[in-house]
Amino acid sequence: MNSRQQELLKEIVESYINTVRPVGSKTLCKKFKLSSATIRNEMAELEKLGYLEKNHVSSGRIPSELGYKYYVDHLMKPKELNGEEMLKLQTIFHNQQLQVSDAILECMSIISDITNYTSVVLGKSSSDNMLQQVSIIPLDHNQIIALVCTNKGVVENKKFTLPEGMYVEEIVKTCEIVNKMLIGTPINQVSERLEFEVKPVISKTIKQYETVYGIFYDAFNDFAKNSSNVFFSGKSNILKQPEFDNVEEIKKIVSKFEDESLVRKIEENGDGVHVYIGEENEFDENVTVVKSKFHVNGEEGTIAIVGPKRMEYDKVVGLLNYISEELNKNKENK
Amino acid sequence: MNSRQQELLKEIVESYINTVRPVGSKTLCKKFKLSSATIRNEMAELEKLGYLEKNHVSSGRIPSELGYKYYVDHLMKPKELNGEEMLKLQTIFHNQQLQVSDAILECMSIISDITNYTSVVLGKSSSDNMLQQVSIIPLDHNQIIALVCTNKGVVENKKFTLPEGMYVEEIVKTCEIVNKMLIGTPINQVSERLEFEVKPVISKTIKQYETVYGIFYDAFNDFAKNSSNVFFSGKSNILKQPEFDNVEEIKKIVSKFEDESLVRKIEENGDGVHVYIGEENEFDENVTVVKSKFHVNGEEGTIAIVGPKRMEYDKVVGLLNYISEELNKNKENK
DNA sequence: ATTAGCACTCCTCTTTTTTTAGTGCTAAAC
DNA sequence: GTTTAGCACTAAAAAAAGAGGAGTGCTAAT
Repeated sequence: MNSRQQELLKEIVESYINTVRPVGSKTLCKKFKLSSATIRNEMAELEKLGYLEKNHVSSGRIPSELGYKYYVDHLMKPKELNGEEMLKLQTIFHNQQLQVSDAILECMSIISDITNYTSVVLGKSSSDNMLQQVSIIPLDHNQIIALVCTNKGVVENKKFTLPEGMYVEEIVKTCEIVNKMLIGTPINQVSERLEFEVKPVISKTIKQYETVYGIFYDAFNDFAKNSSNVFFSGKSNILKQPEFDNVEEIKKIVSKFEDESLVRKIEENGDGVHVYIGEENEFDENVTVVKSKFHVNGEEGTIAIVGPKRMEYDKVVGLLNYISEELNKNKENK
Repeated sequence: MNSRQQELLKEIVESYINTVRPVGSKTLCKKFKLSSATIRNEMAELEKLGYLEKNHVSSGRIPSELGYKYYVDHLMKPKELNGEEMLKLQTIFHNQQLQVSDAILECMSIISDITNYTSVVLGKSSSDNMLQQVSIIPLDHNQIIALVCTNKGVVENKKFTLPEGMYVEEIVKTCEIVNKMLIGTPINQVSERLEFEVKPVISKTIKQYETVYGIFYDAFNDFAKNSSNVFFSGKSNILKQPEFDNVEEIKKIVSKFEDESLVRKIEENGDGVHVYIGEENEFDENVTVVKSKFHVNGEEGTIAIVGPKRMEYDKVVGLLNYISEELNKNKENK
């Protein structure tokens, strides 16, 4: 691809991103000071190379996925944030009061506001968490709270009402045993070890050990369920995009956002900000997902932006670059 | 309205609910053994009374909101659940392991499965909760968890990383003071009393009292934010309804479900199961909301079903009747 | 009170026509 | 050997025209 073709491709991609209209040769004449015929020849060439597509024989060109990809990798320059956007984000990052998880949630809402796309945050799934501590907090004569914490800093609580004749002491004693035996166990194996290692032990010393066992079992089970946290902001933003203009398409995408196991596939493994266009992402072939892993102060996960393939890549990549840098910078402070 | 008109209205409503087609006079001939002309006269009368509507001069009739309302109030009989549905729900209610809140969530998912509408649960907002207890659980040398509990049984936790040179003892001491002074305070007034009553006290005995104050302030603040919980199940079910067949309508309803302050308006105040048709509900004029308050073992809120105005009222009301009775029955047990 | 009959209306579906924005190709011009 | 003007050709989108049908309201007869 020669440099004129590159400039042409850049212009076509950007024009299509802005106008959502297939780009014809005439539109490009003025900008390039060439006749439409010349442009047409170059466009035909770019199509042969796979960077452009036509809807039908006499329509203008739209970028192919390859075209977008080339644009992202070689032609665009991530945009700097403007002052207002920067300020909003700084306010979050410099607020020492905010816990990391809250800061991330605030970020999401700003992302979806300034991009008008949907942002998604995936908390790390439970399998990497190891049990750090279980605590039992008595509330009143027959209510207790079980508090489960992991080494990654995730905490969950669950309230239990004790049956008649059951004493808190029994539970506290069991709690100590559980802590002694299970600390460091990956959270998804805790239930198993609880049954096969702890249960035999407490069966000798605890009177109503079946019930007590049930309480701990429930607490851990609940943890496993809740720690698969997925957050959204601006879920309906994607529907504002003009490409989602038919009922079936909209229903499809809305249902996909409802399907947690599918959304989980957005999780990123590599480092840095990555762009997955159309077929490249596992979520939906009509969208682009831009994502970045974050890990701050024990908590980790993926922050992603989901928008149309016709996405303002320069803006989105610039924004996510900035955010993930800031998140890592603050790693120690918080 | 005479009894023939009532029967006619019932038939029209039910036919429209099932077929989504405006009902013409011919359709009703066979069932009523009357000529189409007679039916037409009666229908004209029902329209004059406001129970029926026409899309245009030569279309069949569809029920007006008033028509639906009359149907719900006077003509329909709530349907009994069938064996399978009953069984599914019983399994939940008889599972003593389940916490109330979990049981309700399970219910929602069953509701949206068997009705194909959307179900919504609103937890009671914090204003009715009073502080019952704050606990501080040390995790390691510089991390603690603050646990806030209310008399309504709501519990939240928040993790803090202590700055250098701050001792857990200081926080525990403050915690005791907070407990002594603030227990019983409505949760939305806690922050205020913390500032004006507790802060002056601890400023004398606690070294870094500003930071300590900040921790408690954050914990309570977080509580206020999180206790406004809203849950959905089958959010996209409503899109399956054939009335949502145009892009604008779909986008509108999807955005509305995103707007928490709007969804909160679904909250029910009265007792029993209520039906709000179209303009009657504050959520959206094109849907019906059927709701019921629940309060079980300290936790309370609203459980609602959102569907098209052309809703299977007999099924939905029957279902929600059953569920809210069961929830109240189990009030003491859990 | 009920019904048959008829004129009329408006929607829906299909077909036809027109307009438009673009292409590819050829041959001339620079 | 690029570049450009010119022209035939396409497919879509928009507008217009027509056919059919479902249903109504009204009148007059049963």
